[in-house]
Amino acid sequence: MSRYFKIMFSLSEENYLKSIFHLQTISGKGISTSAIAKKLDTKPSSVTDMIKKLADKQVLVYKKYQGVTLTNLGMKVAASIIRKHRLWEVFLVEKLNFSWDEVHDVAEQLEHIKSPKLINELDEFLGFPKKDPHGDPIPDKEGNFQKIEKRLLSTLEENQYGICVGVNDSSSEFLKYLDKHQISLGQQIKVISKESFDGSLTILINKKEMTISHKISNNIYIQS
Amino acid sequence: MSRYFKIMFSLSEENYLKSIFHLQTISGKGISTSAIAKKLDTKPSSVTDMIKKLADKQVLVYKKYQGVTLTNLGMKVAASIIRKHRLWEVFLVEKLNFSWDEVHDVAEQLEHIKSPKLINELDEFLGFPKKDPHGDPIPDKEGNFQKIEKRLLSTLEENQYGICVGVNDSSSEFLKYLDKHQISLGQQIKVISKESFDGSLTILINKKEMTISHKISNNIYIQS
DNA sequence: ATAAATTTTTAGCCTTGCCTAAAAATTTAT
DNA sequence: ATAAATTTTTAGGCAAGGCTAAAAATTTAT
Repeated sequence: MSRYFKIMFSLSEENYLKSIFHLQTISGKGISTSAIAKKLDTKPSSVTDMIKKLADKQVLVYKKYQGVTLTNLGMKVAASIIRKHRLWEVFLVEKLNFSWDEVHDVAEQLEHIKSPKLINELDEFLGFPKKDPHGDPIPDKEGNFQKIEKRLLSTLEENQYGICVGVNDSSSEFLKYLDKHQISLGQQIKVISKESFDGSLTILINKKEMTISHKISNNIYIQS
Repeated sequence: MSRYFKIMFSLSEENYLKSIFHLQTISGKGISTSAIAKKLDTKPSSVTDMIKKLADKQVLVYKKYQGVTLTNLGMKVAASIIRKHRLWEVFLVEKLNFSWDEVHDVAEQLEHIKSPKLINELDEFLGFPKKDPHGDPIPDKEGNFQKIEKRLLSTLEENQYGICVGVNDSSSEFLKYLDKHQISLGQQIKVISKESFDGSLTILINKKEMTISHKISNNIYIQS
């Protein structure tokens, strides 16, 4: 008789994993204590505590003062929570007449319900959807995400535009540069003109025009 | 601008209210600390603590050493949790291919999701069902239960039978009598014969025959 | 009616997950 | 290179919701 012990995570632990996962998909490297605290609207000291617990549970790697990185296990757990969240969003919108802006809070609750059968049956009931109502991909049972078609800003041509969805280089200098120029995730960027000589771009962002070098545009991911 | 503050209850508080409600519908009067502890699989001392908190929140009346009784507010809150539990059970069975014995644990989780829109839309989506998969009535939005057709055992005729679902007199003597004779909720009772002179019944219960007085049979509720 | 048994409450402690304040480490600026 | 500023960690506490052991009240039995 074989027994399979699934590690259980508390509601709070699940929320940490989900947030860290999201932060990690955006900025490549180790996620800082304060970034997590900000995302979860809590204090850095609380984050330090929880991080230690999660490191003990093997879902992330933690080295003092150096931020955290999810392990493969941690990514799987996070993906399964995101899968549940997004499937419930589809259910709410398609079956229960919710509009896209009403689903989030309820899905935040539903994503923590523990029952593999429930979520797999729901998936089938909904016809195995691949995207949630906001267009975000729904991971499969194994935690694999459909590729998100993100491109480098540098590949855009004049008059094309996209939404800033991530960065390639996440060094503090680069991020500081972005901060200083008020470039942040989720913003729309339109290419006004492209200088073929050095690849620099003049873009419209935040209703203001600015010119950025190829080195910069080659480190920002956008999505159409 | 009028604001409506809905009192919030923790998961634990909700479980207490639900259990007390169930105990109360079975045995008329004040519910003992130990009965609640047994139902919730916890310790009487923990129950005492929680009871005080719930009394502060006006959902039950508590007098030391005398058990508790839900207030109208408490009954409403409990009914709304039971409504959610039973609607989710219907959903699981009718839409997600769950069988009646698989639904309970999942519904126990789903019943705590907080969103009035969610539950009312679900109700509509399911076609406003009146009973859950086990035949138990689903309370309406206002917390009103459909009448359960329970009758006194004394109203049964020879060869009729029913399931014991409650007691009228819940004095300790009477309950002790029931215990001594191994009569408990959920058992099937068949009337073998009825003595018209004094109304006493000979019944088959637990595969054994026994004779009970009219006073006894007039205090036991059965359901067909 | 009193003693014995049971039930309920109190008191004190534990874990989870959060907090504040202070200390330590790291990063930035001069 | 050092000082200043920032970030992270530690230390100590708090509330919720449990637990155990002991005290108090109630019920049952003699």
